[in-house]
This record gives sequence, C-alpha cells and structure tokens, in this order.
Amino acid sequence: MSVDDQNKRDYRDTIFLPKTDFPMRAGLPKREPDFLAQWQKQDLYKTLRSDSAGQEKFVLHDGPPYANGDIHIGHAMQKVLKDIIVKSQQMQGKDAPYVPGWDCHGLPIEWKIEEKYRKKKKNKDEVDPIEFRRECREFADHWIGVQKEQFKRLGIIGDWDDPYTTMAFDAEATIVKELLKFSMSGALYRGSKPVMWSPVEKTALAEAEVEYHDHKSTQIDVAFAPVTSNCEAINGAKVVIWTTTPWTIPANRAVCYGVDIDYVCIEVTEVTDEANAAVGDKLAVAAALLDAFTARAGITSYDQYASIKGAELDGTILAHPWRGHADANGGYDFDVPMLPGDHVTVEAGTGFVHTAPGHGDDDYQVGHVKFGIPVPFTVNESGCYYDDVALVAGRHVYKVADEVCELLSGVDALKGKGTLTHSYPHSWRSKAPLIFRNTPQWFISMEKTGLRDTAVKAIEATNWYPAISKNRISAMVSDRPDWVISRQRAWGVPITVFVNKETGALLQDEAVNARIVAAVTEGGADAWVGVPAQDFLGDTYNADDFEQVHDILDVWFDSGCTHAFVSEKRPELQSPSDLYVEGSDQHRGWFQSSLLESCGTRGVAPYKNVLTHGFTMDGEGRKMSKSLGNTISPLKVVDQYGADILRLWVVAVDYMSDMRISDEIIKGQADAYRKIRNTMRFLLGNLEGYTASEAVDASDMPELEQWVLHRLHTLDTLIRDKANTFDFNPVFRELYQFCIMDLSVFYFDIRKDALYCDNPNDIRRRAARTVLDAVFNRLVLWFAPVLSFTTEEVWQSRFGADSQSVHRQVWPETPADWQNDALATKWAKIREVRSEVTSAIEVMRRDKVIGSSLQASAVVTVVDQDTLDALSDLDAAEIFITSTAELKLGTETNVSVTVAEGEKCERCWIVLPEVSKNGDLCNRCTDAVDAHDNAASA
RNA sequence: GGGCCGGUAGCUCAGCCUGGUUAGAGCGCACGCCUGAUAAGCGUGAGGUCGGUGGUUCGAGUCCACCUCGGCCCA
Repeated sequence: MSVDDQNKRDYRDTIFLPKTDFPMRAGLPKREPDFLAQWQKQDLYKTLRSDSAGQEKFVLHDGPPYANGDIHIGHAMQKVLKDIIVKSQQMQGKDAPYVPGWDCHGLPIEWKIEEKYRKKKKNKDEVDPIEFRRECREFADHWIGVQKEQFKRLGIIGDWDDPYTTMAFDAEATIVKELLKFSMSGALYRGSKPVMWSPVEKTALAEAEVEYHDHKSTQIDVAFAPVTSNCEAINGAKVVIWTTTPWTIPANRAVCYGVDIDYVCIEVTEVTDEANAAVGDKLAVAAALLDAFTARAGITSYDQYASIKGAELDGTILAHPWRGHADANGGYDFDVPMLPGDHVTVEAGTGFVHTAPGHGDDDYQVGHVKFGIPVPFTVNESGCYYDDVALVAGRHVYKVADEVCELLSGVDALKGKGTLTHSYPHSWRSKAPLIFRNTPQWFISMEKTGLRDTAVKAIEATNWYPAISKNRISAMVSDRPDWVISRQRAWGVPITVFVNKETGALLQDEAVNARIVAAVTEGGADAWVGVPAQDFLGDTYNADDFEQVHDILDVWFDSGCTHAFVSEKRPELQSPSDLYVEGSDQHRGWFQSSLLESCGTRGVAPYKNVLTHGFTMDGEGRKMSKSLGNTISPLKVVDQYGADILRLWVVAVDYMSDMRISDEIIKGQADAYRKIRNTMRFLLGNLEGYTASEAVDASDMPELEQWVLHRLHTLDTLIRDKANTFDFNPVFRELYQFCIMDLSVFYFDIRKDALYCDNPNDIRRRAARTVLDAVFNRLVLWFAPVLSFTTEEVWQSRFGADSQSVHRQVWPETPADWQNDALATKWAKIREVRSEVTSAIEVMRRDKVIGSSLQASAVVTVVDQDTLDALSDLDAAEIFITSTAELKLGTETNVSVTVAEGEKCERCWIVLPEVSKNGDLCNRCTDAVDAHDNAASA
C-alpha cells in the first residue's frame, strides 16, 4: 500500500500490546479480604481434603500457641511458614491437612482471672474452683476466637472450624490417660525438691515462667565455729560463708569447700569503727578472696597464721551459728558437715559455700543427692517460715534479713553485712522475686523406665532442620533431670492419682484408671473434683485409705500429649507426624515434652522431621519488647501493606536463624513484591487469547525459547528439592532473580518485538506464547504457597473468577527433555557478549548520538570460534535489541556500535534500509499488516 | 556465670564444610534512555578494611585462639 507522508497511518491497532485488566497496583489490604471470603465460601480447606483424598499424606502437626492475647510478629511468621510448607506439599500432589491448635491451661490465664477477682476484692480461695475454671475456659475461648481471625487474615488455610485445644474434654481425658500410663509403668513418683517458687502466686514456676532481673539483696558473711576437725588450724578458727539470701540461714545444713582451693586462717588485729568483725577473731576464708572479705568485714589489719588446702577440711563438722541458742529450744543443735563441692569457686564470697539443700539447686544436688543430708521443709507456700522453725517462725522471708542479721550478731557470727545488686530470678507474671523452696512434687523419672535412653535414640532417628538442632536437643535430653510435672494451681488437668495413706504407694489399678478416664471424657477435668473419690475407687478400695492428689499437670505435659489427642485421634492425620515446626526455644519446650511423652508411652518420637526457626528481632537485631518500643505488629503490617508482603518477608529472610524486621525491611519486600507482580502482569497481558491450539513443540522452538524451558527445568528441580527440606529462602531468591534477570531484563525485553509485532501465526510468536504459558503455570503455582492472595488474583485474572482456586492446583511436572546444559552454557556466553554490546551502546547514549538501542547497529568481534558459532546461527540483532548486528572473528574482543542505517519502521521501530522501499514499514511488518488488514476485511 | 548459634555492601542473601586471581547477586540509590509492561520497562555506575585482635599458612571472608556485639537455652 502507498503511504502519504501527510497522512501517516497509525499502526498501533495492528500490533499486539499486552492486554489485561490485572491492575499494576495491588491494593492488598483492601483486596485480600475478598479472597478470604471466596475461600470461605468455597470451603477451600474441605475441598482440598476431598481433592487429595487417598493421596500420600503429609502431616504438619501444629504446636499450640497460648491463648491469651493478640498475635505478635513471631506467631505470624511461624504460622505463615507452616502454611507455606503445607501448601507446598499439597501442591506436590500430597494430602496435607493442617489442624491448628491452642494451649489453654496454665498460669497466665489463671493469673488473669485471679487479677479480676483481686480487683473485686475477692480472694481466689472464696471462689468455687469449678466456677473459677469455667472463667479460665471462657477467657481462653475468647482469645482463641481473636487469634483465629488474625491467623485467617494472614491467608493461612487450615481447619479453622474445628481446631484442637488442650482444654477440650476429650483432650483432657487423653492427657489423663497418658499420665496414667506413666503411673502404671513406674516412671511417675512423688519426691521433694526445691523448686523455683513464687510466694506471690503461691506456685512453683516452670522454667519458661522465670525472668531474670536485677535485685538488691542483703549480703552477709557468717562465721561457723568448728565442732570437730582433723585440720589443726581450723579448730581455733571460724569458717566464714557468704550469702545473698540471709533468710536461708535457718535452713543451713552444710558448708561446701573446694578440694583444690587454698584457704588461709587469720587473726584480726585492727578493725574500722563500723566493722562487724572484732579484734581477736580467728577466721578462715579462701586466700584469693581474703582482700575482698576483709574489706567487707571492716578488717584493716590481721595476722595470717595458717594456710590450708581445701582437702584438709575433709570430715570437719561445724556448728550452726544458733546452736544452743537460748530461745531456739535446740532447733539448731544439728551438725553442719563440711562437704567437698565442684561448684565452689573463688569468684565471689569467701570460698566456703553456705548450703541449704531446701533452697538451692546446687545445695540440693550436693547436700541431698550426693551426701544424703535430709532436706528440711522450712518455708511455706506464702514465703513464711513454718511454726517449727526456731527463732524466725511465721516471719516472711522477704522481710527477715535484718532480724537474721541481729540474731547472728547476737551470737557473734555476723562478720560482714552490706547490699548487693545482682541478677535474680523473678516471676514473669507478678515480677516478684522468687525463692527456692522445698516442696513435694510429682516427677517422671528419666531413668526408672529407661526414658532417657529411649529419647536419645528417638532423637537420632529424627531428621532435624537445621542439622545443628539435633546437637542442641540431644545435649539437653542427655543432661536433664527428672521431669517435674506437678503444679499447685487450679487451671489445668489434674494429676489423677491416689496415694495410699498408710504406705505412701501410688495406686496402680487399670480398672480405677478406666473409671477416671471415662469420667474426664464425660465431664472434663472438673470430674476429678466433681465425682466422689469412692466412685473412682469402686468396691475394691476404701476412699478413706487414700489421698486423692489435687496437684495439676505442668502445661508442658498437656502440650506434650497433642500427638496423642490430635495426630493419633483424627482420621485425617497420622502419627508420628511428618513435621513439627517451632522456634528454637522449643528444644526445651514442646519438642522435648512431646518427645518425652511419646517415648515414655510409645517408645518413639511423635515426629519424623523437626524444623526449627529463629526469633524475630528488630532492624538492629535486638529482641523486640514493649518497653523498648521496637515491636512490629503483624496486624499493622497487614493493614498497611497486606498479608502477602508479610508472607514474602518470611521467605526472603533466613528463618532458620534469627530474623530482622523493620519498616525499611518491609518496604524492601513491598518493592520486591511489585517486581514479581509486574512480571505476572506482563505474562497475563501477553497471554491474552492464548489457547493450546497455538502451542508449538519444544523441538520446533527457537533456541531462546528452549533456553527458557531449560531454566524452568532447573528451577523445578531446585524448588522441589528445597521445598522438601523446608528451605524456602533459596526458592524465593531463585524465583525472584528469575523474574528480574531472566525474564524482565532478558527474555521479555527481547521478545517484546515478536510478541507485539509478529504475525500471530508466526512460529516465533507462537513459540514465545507457548513458553509464556509454561512460565505462567509454573511461576504462579510456585509462588502460590507464598503469595497466596496475589497468585489467586492472577489465576482468576487469566482463567476467570469462577475458576478453580489456585491452591487446588498441583505444580506441573516439567519434562526431563527441557533440560539442556549445553544450551545453558552457550547462552551464558551469548549474554556476556550482549552485556558488552549494551555497554557500548551506553557510550553512544552518553554522547547523545542515540537514545533507543534500536537506533544502533552493532559490530561484534570475538576471538574464539565457539563464540562466533554460538551467535552466528542466531539473529544477533534480536538478542542485542539493535537494528542490525554483524559478527566477526578477530584478535581481540571488541564491540563497535554505529548509528543504524535506513529508516525507522513505523510499526516495529527497527531501523532498516528496506523500510524506504516498502513505504514506512519493514518487510516483516508489511506482511503482518497485510495479514491484519485481510483478517479485518474478511 | 555456663552451653549452643550468629555478626559479609543502605536492605535481603550467596560464598565459609573441601583456604588461592581485583569478595558475588538482586533490591535500593545516582545518572541516563525509552514512552507500545508507563505510579512501568531498559542501560550504566557508585557502594564492602567480610564485627575486632592475634595466630597458622607462600596465601584467610574461609582454619585456630581470644575479645566484642546480638540471640536462644540454662544458672
């Protein structure tokens, strides 16, 4: 056709620009809830179950968060990670159910309810325990409801209509049943032990319930007079101990020394006015601590008259300072032996360690476990001395320091007194300082039934991700003491056992146990108090002969049983589970309680694989805390950016170690998201109207297309491999860089010409669209576990709003023959040359000679035949996006760029000499326009 | 105080096990181009004494020791 210069035709309507309604801007916070509603309406979770019925199962068993507040970033991160894993398994064709759960019993909730009573000036003891527990249950229910909605908002697909809780009656019944297995096996026993005790909450605290804060204590130096000793030097002197807990002096039963420590005996010759020590005192302390001690005691001058090794003190018996005290009624007339102890150091104090086996762990271990000293009960649950504790009966331990000092001073035993600020255990709830207190407790023995050995073997049989995780739990289980499972509280599952009053023996009777389990199944844990004891005991025993235990179980025992009442009980699940996923703190928590419970009752771990993730820190890598004001709320991130941004963050960081999050980091993820979204948008726009009939066989495709298929093959292998080792950071990185480097920068940029300008029947354009379709199906589905909302939006944009959810799709198999390593090597070389061409063009651009790369012609000189061959059977100009390209073999690599000769094709903008011959079009476009016009007129 | 883990460009990560040319990637940033992915796209470029010190070695981000900062667990 002829063209009049004054009346140039606009060819825009003859080219195929990307066409899509898919918006460039996501508007996730507004849009995401629509997809949630759709999934809800489709009952997506149930649909997935029926889709994959009969398929191989993959069971990720959810560890229950505690139901007592809004979710924090750690919860969000973890639940998203779990969701990504579950979805990536489901999309590999497995049946991957996910049953979320909640931990409901325990101190924090109990505390909240007590607090409520306290505000009403009511004492907890005045409240009916059943009513109290009902309120705890309600409180937990409330927060389960809140957290459930917050988790759902993150796009987590699971059985939210029927989650598990540790307070459900059937759960409580199973917990009781599991406990009774330990009772029957002989692993359960009652002992006494000093435990971390809060006099405020009146309970023993779990390890996890203790915080360490600075505390100001009274520190004292106390002199103990020898009764007998084989060590001559000691006999005339007094042994000085140092303690920061004066209230434990009434419980002193021994003094420890270090066998290899050097001690000295001194006689005081001069003291300050304020000194507690007096001239003439003969005292023994460690040589290394002598100066520190004399300073505390106010001793300004002394004679050192003897040096002794700790070992010489073997067999020495000391007197308690209050031995023979006129008001003590002989209450302190016991022997205080000196004992060798490995824990004794010369870092602080006097080198002699005051030992009160009822009030310290080392004291208990050395005094009681090793040397058999009886452990006295000295302090009651409120922190007051029992009535039989001479001199201080009834006093509160927090307020008794001065009185103890006076009493010591009165017998010339106080040699130093001051204050010391040091790290000291506090209750996580009340923030009150804690004490060690001897209490009767229930234990599960690590040895009696071989539990430790079983557990260590089970750890070996489990896969730990990352691998280092195994060492950690292995070390913990190897070293840990017996498991204390009792708590003196109200909100929990009772330790449902009877003890013979006469013999102290545990009642082991399957018939009784069966009645207990039946009652709890029927009425929950309340049945233990609601049903008369005789009903459990039946005709065989008389209730009067038995003590019914009313301690409750440590919540770790509850959650340690989830495998029993969730994984084993539900038909859609299985046990051992395929995977447990929790934070690294759970090596001591749930990973271990579940392991011990399962090993003690089943002999194996309840899991095959365990994945540990790190903690979420602020932008500087510091832990988040309300007091520091550096917390990031997941709810806010979702409101401001959308859940998909948060989800993307989870895979963008290395979650196997600690992660960082901050506004800057979130913004970075939003940027990354935009790139990915635009890549998908470009695919959508260029796949408009694509059908299978357009497809071209891989073998008929240009090399460039075959190279893309090769890349898909490489990615497919990597993604499946990483997904199955639960390592999604490399998956994200590869996919993200694929979008940018391989697609946007390279393939899309080159193929825009063919996609926009080629005749629709052209094999090149058809091949490109075939490849775009292959990329689309994989890229979108690979991203679906992460970008759960966006991929659904993309999917619907292509296949319609009524199409099957993206989450019901399976990752496409990738044909093995797409792999072509030789091609990959060749194209790596081509891209190197291309990079030199673009650099050369940039020089021209700086000089304002050209703008668009299509204004350029490239002349490329390469030095080796391989490179020349690589390029010569291709259209190099197409790859370089120049108008023409010439290839030469030479002595050095060189790219020269000139201004392309000819006219600019008005349709495809390529500059060619042929254009002027055709009017204003190149040959290709002339044909394409003819075809277009014929089609339009037909 | 003890055990374990970590500290590589502004950000997120590779590299460390199995020491070897000027330490990589993407993003972000700067500058430029395009205006047919357009609140997009393309190109070019500047950014790091690999937490610190000492050691082993011909050679250390990589191996060893100590220190420091941060984290988890324990005391």
